[in-house]
Amino acid sequence: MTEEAPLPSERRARLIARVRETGSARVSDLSRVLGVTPVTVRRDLALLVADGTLEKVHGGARIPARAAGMSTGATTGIGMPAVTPADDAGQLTIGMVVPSIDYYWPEVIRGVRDAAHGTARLILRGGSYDVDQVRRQVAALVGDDGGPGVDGLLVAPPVDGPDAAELGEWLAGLNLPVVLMERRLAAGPYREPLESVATDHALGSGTAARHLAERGHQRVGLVTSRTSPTSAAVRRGFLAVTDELGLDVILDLETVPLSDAGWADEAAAVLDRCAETGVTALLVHSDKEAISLVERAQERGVRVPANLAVVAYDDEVAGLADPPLTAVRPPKATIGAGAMELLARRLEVGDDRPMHRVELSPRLVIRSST
Amino acid sequence: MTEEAPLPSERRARLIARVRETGSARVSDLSRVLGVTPVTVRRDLALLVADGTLEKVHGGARIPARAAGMSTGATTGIGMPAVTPADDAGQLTIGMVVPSIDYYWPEVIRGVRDAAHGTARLILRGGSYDVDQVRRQVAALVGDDGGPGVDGLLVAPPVDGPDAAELGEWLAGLNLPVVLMERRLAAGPYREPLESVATDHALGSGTAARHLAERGHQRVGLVTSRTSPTSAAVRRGFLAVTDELGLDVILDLETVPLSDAGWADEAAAVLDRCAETGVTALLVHSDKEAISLVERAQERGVRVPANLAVVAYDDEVAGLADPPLTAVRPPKATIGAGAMELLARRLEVGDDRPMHRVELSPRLVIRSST
DNA sequence: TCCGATACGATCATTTTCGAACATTGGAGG
DNA sequence: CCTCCAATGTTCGAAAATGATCGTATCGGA
Repeated sequence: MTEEAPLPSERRARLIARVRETGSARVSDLSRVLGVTPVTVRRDLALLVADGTLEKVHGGARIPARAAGMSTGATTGIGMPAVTPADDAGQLTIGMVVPSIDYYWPEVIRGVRDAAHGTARLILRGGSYDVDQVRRQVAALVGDDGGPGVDGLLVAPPVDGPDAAELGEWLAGLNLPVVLMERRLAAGPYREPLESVATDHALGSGTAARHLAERGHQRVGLVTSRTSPTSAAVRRGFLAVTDELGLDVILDLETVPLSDAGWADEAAAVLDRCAETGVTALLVHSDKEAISLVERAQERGVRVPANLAVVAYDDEVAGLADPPLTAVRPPKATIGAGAMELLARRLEVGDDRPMHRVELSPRLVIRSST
Repeated sequence: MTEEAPLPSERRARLIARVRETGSARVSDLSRVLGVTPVTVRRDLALLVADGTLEKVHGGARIPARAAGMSTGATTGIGMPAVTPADDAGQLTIGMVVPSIDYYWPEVIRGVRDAAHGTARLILRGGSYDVDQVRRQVAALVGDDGGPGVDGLLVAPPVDGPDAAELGEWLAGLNLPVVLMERRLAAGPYREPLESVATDHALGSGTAARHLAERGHQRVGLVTSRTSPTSAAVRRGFLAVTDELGLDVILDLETVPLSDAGWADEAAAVLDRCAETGVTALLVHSDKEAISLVERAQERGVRVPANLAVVAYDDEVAGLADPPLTAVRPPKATIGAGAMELLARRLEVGDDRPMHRVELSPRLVIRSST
């Protein structure tokens, strides 16, 4: 009936879409496409420039340099040369706290760096699984006492035990965007979850179990680390699948880590039990322990994989063993990148965005130990 | 009976529907379509703005940015504009299949549109909960037989029952990026999950339970829909929290939907049981059923919320009831936007990216029914 | 360096929309 | 029958959005 006169706000939205499509657009084109005079286009641009959505150049407009990298997942960086990535003014500072800086987490950190892409400054603290220590590290970052005063946090805090729960409440109450990495937490009277990006470890260990079943193993064993927060999920997934497939889990042991003095004895005990009970395949949490176990087995004359198949959970160094170990590889870099993206989005949008929890699938890397 | 004077609440419902259709609408059009003067439209808008359902802009109204979950706050209400951008070349085509196009899903679709913001062409199929029908719709989209041949799929397939499992296997085997919306599926011999973006409905119903406990209710009831795929999660979350908090779940009923002829009887039965057993609060899945239940309660002289508190699960129309209903609102638009982003990323990066499953937190919108 | 073409910003006119005050209508209840 | 009240319509001055005009600034090519 009547010709549709679009709402001003809708027209501006289309204008933005149009500019985003190619990174920039000319006023004359916009005027034609949107069906209004150039004057109006310019006025719209003036508004959008004022709130920082766009940037004006002679003849048209473009996406501001700062938002270019992060605003959307589907960055269509066509045609536009990368403009001034270094824009110190108004740059965000992100604090990051991880439990270890020499195992597992370096790759996560790299993922965060890649995703930050120079648009945010990262401050890293780490190396402790202790609740109070972590709290002090975070406190130093948020800067109640004149610290750097970060704009957001990426944290992998301890989550087990009452102290950890209290730490979680404190983190949630910081009034600062927080994204957890490889952890999940709910806080507050309504048990609202914090944002998180985590590997589905249960899926990974389950996949390992399916792999072993496929290779014909019936009597299998599980060796997990007493100190690792992910062991519980690894164990759960493994047992769920062995149960589903009817495999016999003869062995289900928690050990001290390789670095502990008691490891030698516990490893020997594991191998003794395997020999006694006829276990033909093991899933070993943490590939460092898996490598050590394989070495010790070989010293005893047990051939891997002929007499004992081994799947390592984690894939830091599993590929360097002899033979190279089949391993479940958590997507560490993607964890970091995903967490950084969630945080960037949160900082951009504010509280009016529902909490996101992202779960990633690990991958089974099949090598020669199975 | 005559079209002369529809009820105000019905007019407002139509108004919302009209706005949701394209994301925005102008006062003058609404005035013409609804057959009332612009003043009345503005007054309706004022009401809907007050309870957060809509947002006013000069010349009309639109869905609030909050609900849209957009990065810039400027929602791109690109509703298939008459002036289509000319550059069809190289543009991606996305197929989308949803079970309903008049309830729940319009907002999800809008979220997808916003996230695509013109960079992808969307083809929509929908309106069926039937497994074979859905398969035919998807088959038509992927175009084995000369269909449009989409580059990726956004689907909300049925997931219950053996037929549905087979459909899942088929979807996973399509060799085409697929992202599920509001569904989860694992397929293949290794039970690998497909990518998905879904609301944590169990969290939402749990939050509702906590809210009722906080208001002092002890004897509570649950009414879910027999036909909805989300009812199971709603029920699980509700029961988990009532159990944790020691609430007595006196009533736990599944009903037919409002559209079914049997609804009147079942609603009456629910109210009878409430009266008999002294239930003081209900969680009702789907706000349409909740509204109907509240109306029938009031006809019996039961005051809401004085004698019976009601929380609706879903927030399509809950705000329009009298009294406006407290409701759990799933982040529908963000579901769509997140799914579109995952798909875009997948198309961009390819298979070297771990599967992502995203879970979003719903929000409890507290109104006057509790 | 100069020149034509194009883009820009400011001002003013016109149309559309907004919001508030006031009038009208149609029930519900005393 | 009357009053009260809520919903809707009417009127009108103010504000916003858009377009037209004109002098100035900027760009690209000779």
